[in-house]
Amino acid sequence: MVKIFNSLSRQKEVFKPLIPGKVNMYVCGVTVYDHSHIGHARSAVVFDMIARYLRFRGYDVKLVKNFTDIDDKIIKRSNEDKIFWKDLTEKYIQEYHREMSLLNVLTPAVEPKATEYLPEMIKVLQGLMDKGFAYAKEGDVYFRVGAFASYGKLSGRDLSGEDSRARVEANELKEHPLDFVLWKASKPGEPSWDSPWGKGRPGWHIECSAMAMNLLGETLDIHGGGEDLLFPHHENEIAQSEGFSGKPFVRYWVHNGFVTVNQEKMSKSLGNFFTIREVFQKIAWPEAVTGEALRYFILSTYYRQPVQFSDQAIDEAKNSLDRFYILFQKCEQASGSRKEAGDKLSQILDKTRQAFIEAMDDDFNTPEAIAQLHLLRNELNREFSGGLSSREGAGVLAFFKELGEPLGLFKIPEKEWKFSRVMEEISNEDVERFIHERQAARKAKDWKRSDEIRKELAEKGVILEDRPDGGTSWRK
RNA sequence: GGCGGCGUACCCAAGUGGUAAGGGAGCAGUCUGCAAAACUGCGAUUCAGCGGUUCGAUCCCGCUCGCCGCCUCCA
Repeated sequence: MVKIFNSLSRQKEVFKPLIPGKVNMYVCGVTVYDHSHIGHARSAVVFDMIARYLRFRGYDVKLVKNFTDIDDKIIKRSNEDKIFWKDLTEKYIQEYHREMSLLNVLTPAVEPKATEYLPEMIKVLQGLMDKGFAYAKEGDVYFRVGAFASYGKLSGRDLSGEDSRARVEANELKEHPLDFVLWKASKPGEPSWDSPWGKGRPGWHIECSAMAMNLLGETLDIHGGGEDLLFPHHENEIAQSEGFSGKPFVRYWVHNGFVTVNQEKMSKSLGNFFTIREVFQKIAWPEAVTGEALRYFILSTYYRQPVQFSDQAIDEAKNSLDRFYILFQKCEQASGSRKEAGDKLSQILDKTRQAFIEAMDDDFNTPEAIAQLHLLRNELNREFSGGLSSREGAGVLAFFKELGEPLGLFKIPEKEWKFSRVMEEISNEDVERFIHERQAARKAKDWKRSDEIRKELAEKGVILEDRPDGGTSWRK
C-alpha cells in the first residue's frame, strides 16, 4: 500500500489512482534557455524514482514531462545571443536529454513542447472565456481569479488577504492583482501565433494545463514539480484546468524540496548554482560513475527535505556506493564449489525486500530503503564471510539489481565501476602481468618486490587484495 | 505583513509517545608476510532552548532562539 504526501491536503494519503492499476503522471520539466543545474537534476531524479517505484509495485505508469520552449527568458536569451529561439531551445533540449541519460533518468512516455500545443491551449482559453473565467484586454487574456471559488486551495492563500507587501506585478489591465496572464499579445519581432484575440503567445501556466489534459485526461493521478512551483504555477494550473473541465485536476500533488548551497536555495538569481555539466566536468570519474554518485546523493535524502550540495557530499555518496560494488565484485567472483547456505540466504533476502518495500511505500522514503540495503550488505558480509557459491553470488547480485531498479542505482557493470581516485590508464593485461610477477615474488617470499609491485599498481589506481585461497583480486 | 518548512553525533541522514536506524570520516582490535576488504568494538545519558500535557516525549501542545522557502521568473 503506497502512501503519498499530498501537498493539497498536507498529509500522507493512501495512493489510489483513478483507474485501478494505471497511473497518469505529469511533471513540470524545464524551460530550455540555459544549462540545467543540480536543482533540475534533483527534480528529474525524484520523479523518475517515483515512476520507477510505482512500476515496481505493479502500476502501469504513463509519465509526461514537458519542455517550456517559449517564454520571456527564451526570447531575451535568443536576442542576447543572436540565435534563433528555436535553435536555442533545441540545443538545450538535446543537452538536457544527454544529462538525463547520464543520471539514468528514463525518458518519459511523452515530452511535449509548449509550441506544439497552441491549438489545444487556445481551446482551453476559449473555454475559459465562454465560462467567464477569463477576460481579454488589449490583446492579452487574463484569468479571473475571483471567478474561481477555490482559488488558493493548494498554496493556502485567500484573495482578500493579499496585503500591501504582496509582491504582485503592477498591471493596470488586471481586475485583481492575482489575475494572471493566459495569453500575451506579442510585440513586433517576437515569435507569435494567431489567436481569436490577436497575435501573441501563451502565458506560462496554460501550457501545462493544456498538455496534461490532452495527453493524460482531465484528472491526473499525480502532478509533480519543485516546491517553488506550488505558487503561483500549480495554483494557477488548478484554476485553469478545473475552470475549464469542471473536474478535479489532480488527485495527488507532489513537490520536491530544493537543492541548497550553504543553506540557501540554489538559484540563478543568487548565482550559487552548479550546472549538471559543470559537475560532470569537474569530477574525473567516468561519466556513468559520476552520474550514479550524483543520483545516490540525491536519493540519500528524503525527497521533500532540502538537500545540501557540496563536493564532499558527492564524495561520500561515491564512497558508499563503492561498498556495494565491492560486494558485487565478490558475488561475481564467487566460487562454484562452495557449499550452499540453503534457505538462510533466501530468508535474508526476503526480509530485506519486505523492509525495502515498507520504506518505499511510505512516501518514497529512499534514505530508509537505502539503509536497508546497507544492512543487507552488512549481513551478507557477516554471514557469508566464507564466500558464496557462484549460483548464490549470482542470486545476490540479481537481488541488488532488482531493488536497484526502482532507485535507478546499481546499473553499472562491476567491471566498469571506478573504485580508485587515480585516473591513470593501465590496461587489464598489464595489471595481470604485474600480478603474475608479484605472485612469483610472494611465492619466493620476496616481500620487498611484492610490495614494490603493489605500490606501483596503487599509483596507477589499482587496488590489490590477496585472498585466503592464495589468489589476488584487484579493482581500479 | 501573509503562508509554510527546518534545527538529530565531526559530516550526511532516517525515525518512533516507551527510551536514538543507516552511511561517510575517525580511533582501536581480529584477519594478513605487509596490505586491502570484511567483521567486532568505541563514539549523541541525548534529539536547538525553555515550559506544559503524560506513568513516560526527540516524537503532542505553547513560547523563545536560529536558519530557510513561497508570496516576482524559478526544479
